[in-house]
Formats: sequence, structure tokens, C-alpha cells
Amino acid sequence: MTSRKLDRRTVVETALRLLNDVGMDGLSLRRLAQELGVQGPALYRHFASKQDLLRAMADAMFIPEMAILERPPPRADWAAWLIARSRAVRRVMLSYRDGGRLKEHLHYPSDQWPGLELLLQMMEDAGFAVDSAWYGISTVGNHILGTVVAQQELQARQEVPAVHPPIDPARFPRVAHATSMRSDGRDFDREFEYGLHLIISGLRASLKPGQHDPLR
Amino acid sequence: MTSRKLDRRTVVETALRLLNDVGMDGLSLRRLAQELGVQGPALYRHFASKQDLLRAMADAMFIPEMAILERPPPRADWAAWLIARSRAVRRVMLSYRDGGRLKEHLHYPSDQWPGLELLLQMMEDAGFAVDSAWYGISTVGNHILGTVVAQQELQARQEVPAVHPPIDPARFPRVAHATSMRSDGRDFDREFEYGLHLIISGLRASLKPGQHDPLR
DNA sequence: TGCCCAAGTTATCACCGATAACTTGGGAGA
DNA sequence: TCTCCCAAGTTATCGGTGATAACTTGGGCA
Repeated sequence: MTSRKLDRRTVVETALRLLNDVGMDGLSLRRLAQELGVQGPALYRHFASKQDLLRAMADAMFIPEMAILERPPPRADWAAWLIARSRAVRRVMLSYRDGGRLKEHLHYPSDQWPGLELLLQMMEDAGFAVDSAWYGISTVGNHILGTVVAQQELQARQEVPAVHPPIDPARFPRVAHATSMRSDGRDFDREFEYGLHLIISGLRASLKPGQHDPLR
Repeated sequence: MTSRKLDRRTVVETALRLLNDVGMDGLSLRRLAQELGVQGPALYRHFASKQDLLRAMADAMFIPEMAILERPPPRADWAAWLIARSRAVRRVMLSYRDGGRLKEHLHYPSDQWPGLELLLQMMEDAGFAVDSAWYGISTVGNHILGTVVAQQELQARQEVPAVHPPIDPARFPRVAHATSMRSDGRDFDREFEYGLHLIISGLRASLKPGQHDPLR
């Protein structure tokens, strides 16, 4: 009663489905093999290592939003498209349990090179040096990843009742207020949008005629 | 011939020293115990779990820069201090192998609350809403962590010769140029400073009289 | 029809974090 | 000074991990 149905595609799909059940720490090759009705080492016929599998998962995760990542919507300038891309990437990562940590294993997002090339070109046309444009995009990327990982880490933590020492509001009123904001999930949206706005605003400012791009 | 010398302090110091030799993936409790001339389970007398140890390590890592993190230099405004703090935090994380990944295990930096409270107050006095100030600081924090982790990941990867498929400069000239910049280590400094400048610039812009802080 | 090899299997390795139960030696109290 | 207690070590072991080697099998092609 061999299953004889394994291929890279179905393994990745099952792995992503399993990820939502058990999280990144619970995602072992044995558990995944069991889910596929197969023995552990069979996976090594299709993936050179677990890293290889994780990269394939991270790649596949972005397929639903590829339309947005590949080309800008009509009449959108670089800023509008960068914002739209950022929201799409964040949406994808939030749609899977530990999606942020999964994305951290995708070092070279080769699927996204065409879209990145186009975005860099649009920013160059708008007056950026290529270096500045790249740094700006990277900064936005770090912002997305950082906020998503923080959000999902907190969500995972408060399934387990958590044991964090509370902050004394008498000694640190502002810190206490700021960290307590996050209990509501909606607040992560505000934090993300605000930080995104800051970076884009900084990028726009570097284009103003008086204070030109220092790297150009 | 028992050693009878273990305490939290020396364990953490030895662990940080060992971290520089073997990296985060090679840092096991057994290896650390061996380094201390002791058997593995002895560590559980002083640390409830490996997480607990990692948190203590991340805390200890910042001790040398605590002076900068605790109070602003004389005559510094919020922006100057935020920049100085950011550079200090980055310097610390870069001074240890995998310092970025280590810092990721420090969820609540309680040692830094006094400094954060003071910084929030300075920003509030400058006209920020507390929320905006906190979001801005978090954005800077994500930028620091993201750039450091990326840098150290690349450094670790190019000890092992790396197997990344090269980017075709004919199809993606700008992406190829941007990713090839990073071969030189100095470039990480530029990327960090530029992104930091973007965020601070965005924060400053949100204080301009015409376009006031949207969260205030 | 017969054979070959890809895609599975079983067995096993070297490790990991963690826990339970045992041992020991230094210091406090009578 | 003697005693006893318990903190801080020890050994033994558990369940789990990624990975590799060697064996088996069955479907498709010459």
C-alpha cells in the first residue's frame, strides 16, 4: 500500500497546510511525512534538506499575490506601488502561522526579481540613485518582516498564558502605555502603516529639489 | 574534582565567549557545559530553560553600551539621541557572532525601560503623540535588527562558499547591481545609515507645522 | 518478457533540550 | 566539634530532531 503520489508541489502544499496547524517549531520532517502517509526519509528524494523545503514553502506562499508583486497597477507611481507591494507582502505573511519566520528562510526571492527590477527602474526614473532606491526598498522590507514577526510572536506567546513581568506604570508610564497598546490586534495595523508612512515620507523628502538625494 | 564555581554570571560570560566561536547554531547546552568543565544538566540549576539562558545572554550583551542607552548626551535633542542609541545597539549586536539572532530572543528588554521612558518623554515634549513616538522607535528597532541579521547571515553564508544562483545582469541589471554591492562589508554601514536617515527624516517631517502628526 | 532505476522502505547515527533520581560536600546550628 | 541538611552537582534516560546508508519494490520501457 505505497502511496506513490509524492511530488514537490503536493509536499509544499501539505507542508503549508501543516504549518498552520503546528507552527514553525512543530513542523518536523517526520510529522510532515506522516501527514503525507509516507516515511520520513522519502522527503529527501524531493528536497535536498529541510532548508530547501522551507525555501520552497516561502516561495509558494507568495503565489496568490504575484499579480501585485509583478507589475504596478495602472497610473500608479513608485510610491503607490511600493505601498501596495508592502501591504501585499505583509498580508501574505500574516495569512500563515509563523509566516514571518518562514519568510526569513527565503534569502533570495528569485521569483520577485522581475517586479523588483521594474520598481527600481520606476524609482530611478523618479530621480533616485539605484543605491538609494535599493536601500529604501530594503528598509521597507525590514519594516514589514519586523512588524509581522513581532505580531505573530506575540500571538503565539499569548496562547501559552505568558509569564512576562508587568511594567510598573508608576515608574515608566509611557512605556507601559505603549506596550499595552498591543493587546488589541488592530493596533499592529496602525503600527505597520505608520512606519511605512515614515519611510516613504523620508524617501519623498530625499527627492525634494533643495535637499537632493545624497547618494546620487 | 568538582568545580563548584558555577553561577549565573560566569555561565553567561562563558556562553557569550563560546557564541563567538561556534555561532548560534553550534551553541548547545552540552557544548557550553563542557566549556565550563561540568555536566549538561548542571546548567538547569541556574537557568530554567535554554530560552532563559539566551535571554540572560542578550541582556548581558548590552551592558557595555548602557551609558549611552540610559541617558542622552548633553545638549542632545530626541533625534540626536535616537541616532546615537541606534548606532550603539547596532554596534553591540555586530560585536558578537549572530548577535542579531541572539537579540531576537530578548522579548522584553527590561534593562532598557528607563532609557526608553526618557526618550519617549523627550519626543513627547518635542510634539509627538506617545503612540507615534513609540511606533517610530519600533520602526528604527526593526531597521537595526533587520540590517544586522541580514549582514551576519551573509557573513556566515560566505564562510561556507555558498551556492546561490547568480543574478542575470542582462535581465535584471539594477537588482544585480544592488545585490552585488553587498560583497563589500562597508556597504552595510551605508545601508544602515541611509535607512536610519529615512526614518528620522520621516519623523521630523511629521512634526512640521503644516503637516502635523496624524496620531496626535 | 525481462530488467532497471526512481521512489519508496527500514535501520541507524549523532545530536538536541529536558527530567528524574542519585550522590556529595560545605556550612549552619545544637 | 559533631551532625545533618540541602544546594549543587552527577548519571541515566527520555522523546524528538535532521540526516545518511543500505535495502526493497513496482511501473514503464527496450
